[in-house]
Amino acid sequence: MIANEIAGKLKANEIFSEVTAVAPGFINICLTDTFLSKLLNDMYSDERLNLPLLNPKTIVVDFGGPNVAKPLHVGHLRSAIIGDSLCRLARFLGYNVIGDVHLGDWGLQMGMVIAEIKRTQPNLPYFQPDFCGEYPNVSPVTVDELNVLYPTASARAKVDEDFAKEAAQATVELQDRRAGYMALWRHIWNVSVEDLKKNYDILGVHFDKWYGESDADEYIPQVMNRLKERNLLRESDGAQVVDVARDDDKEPMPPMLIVKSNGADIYGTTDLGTLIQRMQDWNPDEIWYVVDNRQALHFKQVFRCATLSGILSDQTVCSHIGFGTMNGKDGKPYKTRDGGVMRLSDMIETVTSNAYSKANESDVIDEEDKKTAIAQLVGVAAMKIGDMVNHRTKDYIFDMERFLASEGKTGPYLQYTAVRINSVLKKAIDINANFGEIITPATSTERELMLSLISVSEALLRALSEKAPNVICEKLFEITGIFNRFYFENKILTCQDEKQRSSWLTLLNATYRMIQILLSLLGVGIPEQM
RNA sequence: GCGCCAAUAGCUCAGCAGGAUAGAGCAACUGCCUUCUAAGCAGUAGGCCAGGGGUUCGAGUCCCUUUUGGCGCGCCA
Repeated sequence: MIANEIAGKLKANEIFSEVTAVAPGFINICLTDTFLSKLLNDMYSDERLNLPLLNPKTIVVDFGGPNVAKPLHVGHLRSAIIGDSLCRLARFLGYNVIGDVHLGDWGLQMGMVIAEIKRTQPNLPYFQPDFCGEYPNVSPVTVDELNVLYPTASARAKVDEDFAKEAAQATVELQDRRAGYMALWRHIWNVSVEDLKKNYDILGVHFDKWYGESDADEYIPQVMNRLKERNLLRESDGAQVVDVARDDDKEPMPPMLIVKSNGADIYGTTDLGTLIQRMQDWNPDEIWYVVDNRQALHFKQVFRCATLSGILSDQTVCSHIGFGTMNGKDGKPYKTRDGGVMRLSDMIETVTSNAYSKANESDVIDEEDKKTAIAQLVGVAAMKIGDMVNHRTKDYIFDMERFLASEGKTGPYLQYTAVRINSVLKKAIDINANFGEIITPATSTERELMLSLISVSEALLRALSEKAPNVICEKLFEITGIFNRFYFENKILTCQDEKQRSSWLTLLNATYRMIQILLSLLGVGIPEQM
């Protein structure tokens, strides 16, 4: 048996205490305690805890995808936190990452809002075709007004055909850069983006670029040229389309719509324009589109069209990183009590105020402003871990109570473990305790903890290759679970054996730093106290 | 209609390229605070991996099929 032969050779290596070959061809390897503690000491002395650093690559991550003029709702949560986590992971592992929010700021929704403002405030200069003075530099609408404008307009368009036409026409004229509409659009954009930034800040979600569909507009002529050069455009029902189907397609592959029959661009067109901009400015190795699963077909079309037209080179790989729907406890898409779409800000508010109640029960936290800060950290962690503990491609059920619980696979559990470790470390520093060399594990739990820590690298590489933050979550729960047992079994600070205590303190420090790094990759912070 | 995705413990979910006795957490039951934060820990019980075929030395994992559910299929994004 080959396994026997290999096992025989491995036995000679002194880092293994035991190597046995088992049918039908497994080789069981045990690391010696000495080697294991050496690994831990090496890890401790390295700033990155010996976690891998890959050859640099440039990656554009397209995530967030909020719409200007439409309030952020719960449907935007997953793209934001999963995309943000993937950015953090890729960056940590050495990639050059450009996170782009890709605002929806150039489509029909803008026309709708413009048409609605025109309807309610027709005398504004933005609507006077022959106006040649200075447009006002104060926005005619506030965020709150904006937040109701779109729903109103959208509802109106469904029942009022004339209004729908006007909205469509306004979209075309905006895309033709009619001066008044551009000025109004800029106001809407500023007001809206300021509000978006506020919300993303609360979530701790960061974007490097605040580009949008409107920034792709200037590249549309290039898109059209490429398509024309390669003779890909075809007229169909008054619209311009590109056939992207292949003979071996099993699924239906409708032609991709490029120009609508009324002359307006559509999201596929702006996606192609955006791609030209990204290729030109950054020439990335990969582009990740962190967008809902339901747009799978759309991205297949865009990627195919981009390849056919030569917009995308062979060196750049585009992938759609799809994710499932966030559902309510009934298994249906999350709704408010009255059946409406829940605002993201309302959800964050609800979760953090619940987190506050829990912080209020704690007998450790004394000051009021501390409670608020902790509630913020814990609430966001609850939402993020509640989401990312699930594999991204699957739908999941949003259950605030479960996500906020301190037991179970939750954000608060992870944070609490970190807080406990930190508390011991702080006390150790207070009494001037020595942080010494990590010696061989004293118990099987301690050994397990060490093994768990050295296997983090593998988990990170897997999380990256699958673009799956849940792999990081799983690793965190493994480490914290083992640690909590270790913590219960051993009294660290009162340990009389000086060598043992200083070794444990170092191990605790390494464990804390590892948890801190892993949580940071998920965009989760650690409170001072809990 | 065509297609895509899913189905694992009462509930919520992991399960990597096919590999050893299918793992967590919650809920249930039994215990553990005069000692570093009990927002914690330990234990018990709970599975025909939706059904049926196939490929393989070996299948939760691959293929076919049935059922159930979710989603998509050109002028929204």
